[in-house]
Amino acid sequence: MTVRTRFAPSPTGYLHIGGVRTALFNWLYSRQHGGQFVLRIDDTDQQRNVQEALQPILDGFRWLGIDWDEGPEVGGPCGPYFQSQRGERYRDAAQQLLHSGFAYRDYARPEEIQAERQAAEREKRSFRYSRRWMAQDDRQAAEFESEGRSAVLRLKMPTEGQCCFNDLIRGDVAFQWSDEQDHVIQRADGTCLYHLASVVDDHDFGITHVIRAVEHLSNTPRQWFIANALGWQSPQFAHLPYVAEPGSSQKLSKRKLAQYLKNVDFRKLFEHGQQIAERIGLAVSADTFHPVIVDFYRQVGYLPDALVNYLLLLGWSLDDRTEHFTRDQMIQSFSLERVNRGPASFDPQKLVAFQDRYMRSVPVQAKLALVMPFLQQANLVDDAPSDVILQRVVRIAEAAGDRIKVGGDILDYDDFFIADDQLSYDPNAWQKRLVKPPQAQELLTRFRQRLAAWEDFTAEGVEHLMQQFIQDESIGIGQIIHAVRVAVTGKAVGFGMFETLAILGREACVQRIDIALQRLAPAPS
RNA sequence: GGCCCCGUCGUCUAGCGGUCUAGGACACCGGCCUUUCACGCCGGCAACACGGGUUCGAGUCCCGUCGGGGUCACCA
Repeated sequence: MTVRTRFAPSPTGYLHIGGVRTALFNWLYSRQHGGQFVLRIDDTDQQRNVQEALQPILDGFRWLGIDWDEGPEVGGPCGPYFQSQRGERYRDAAQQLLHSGFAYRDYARPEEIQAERQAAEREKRSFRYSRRWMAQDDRQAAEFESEGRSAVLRLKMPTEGQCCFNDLIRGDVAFQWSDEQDHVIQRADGTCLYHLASVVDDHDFGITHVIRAVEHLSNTPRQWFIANALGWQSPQFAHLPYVAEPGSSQKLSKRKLAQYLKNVDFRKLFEHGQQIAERIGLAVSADTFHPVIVDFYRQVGYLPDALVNYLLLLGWSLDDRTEHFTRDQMIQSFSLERVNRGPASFDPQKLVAFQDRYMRSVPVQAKLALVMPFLQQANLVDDAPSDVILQRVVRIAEAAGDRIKVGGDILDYDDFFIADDQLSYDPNAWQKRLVKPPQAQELLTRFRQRLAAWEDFTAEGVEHLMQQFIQDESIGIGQIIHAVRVAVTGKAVGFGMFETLAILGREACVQRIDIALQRLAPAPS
């Protein structure tokens, strides 16, 4: 039997990081067994612009390299893959359940159910619907209808015994049937509810393994019951632990951003991204642009492989030391048996560590591709950049090395793309390196003279020049180099100074130093 | 509250009765390197929730307690 797994997102407009983890495990499992991974859209709730709300989700999966064999945009033999288009199928199943006696027409009004529920609560006993408005037959149904009532379809759940199934992650699990409710499967208007739809789809799509978050564990008995009542065998279940908040064991939620921001690591991650978004003029919404949503990482220039590798290890491990996995290795090594049962909390620092490590092995050309869009969106380079510019970006990327943690970090080097007289200066650095040291101005002036006459403008050449300079002046290199950095880049920090000067070129360096000197001591008027 | 799940360093985890004075990774703290930043290198801190059993022997098995969480819709 071919393994078929699925992920069933609701079109909400964004892709949650926990959802991706679930999807990833499904994907890995199907790939490992040479099976298929199906994307099904749970839109029984009926929103107007499903397509619009779905796009970011599909884009997210594509970006992550999680491809689906059947589903939206790719089709497949079991379509349609949108629940909103499968209503007829669900109604048929509901009818079948009604006719076979596994479901009944219930004419209770919502208030009446509510009253029963409250009574149960008052008496401190667990609630179970009395079936008082259950229609025994058509005659009784007509009677209820004459009272102006309308019917929903409820599952006629067993009242004794237990539902046992084997969870691939949790082992044998058992629930008492007596604890279950007669769940509604179809509304009065004929539309069907999630549990029915889900079971029907899993069957129709030939899903063999339902790998999903643990919050569905307690839903499993009713789904198991539906499948059984319909004469089907339930798929195998595997309930994943949820992804928890940073430093807590509560479920990670997209709605608690304000609270997560109190966590320093989370905030750092967030603010770093926000800064990049700001620099490229990205209009971000606080609802969808933050570290719980996958799109955040894409827009800031993370490597999808790093994210995926991090997520893989959130609740799963191979052994006591392997942490780095290529896609093929993941597919090879993954197993549900080694998924943990406890929740794993989202750790921004560890994610960043993975990103760092992956970034280090990205070849220059790939790094160039990662980084260019940011320079373009920030209007620092043309959309059709010249070879000279491309060369310059490559040199910067190489010189910056692992200082570029994410694609957007290239913007830390915006000074290489700004006109000499447009440079802005870090006020603290300006003060500390140019204003405060008594000799800074003189030294910079003299160094500028040497620089202007210097031929060999390679990094090595410039270094040689400076070495000679500090020797002649009998100073430490620290006394000049920081002043030069601030004058030439406006910043307190950056990569190697000689490389910086070399990339900028003599003309720009001299010009920038002149501008700085002028700004430092304007000519008396 | 009922039902269910979970409980090893701050975090992710290894551990499937003896090799555990509990291993790795990230973070953290020292030190080295150093023109800043970043990296790198060396070293360090740090955990079996608790209490009973079972056993020659328990992080590992059983029970209980405590703690954390999930779920209880005509949402998905």
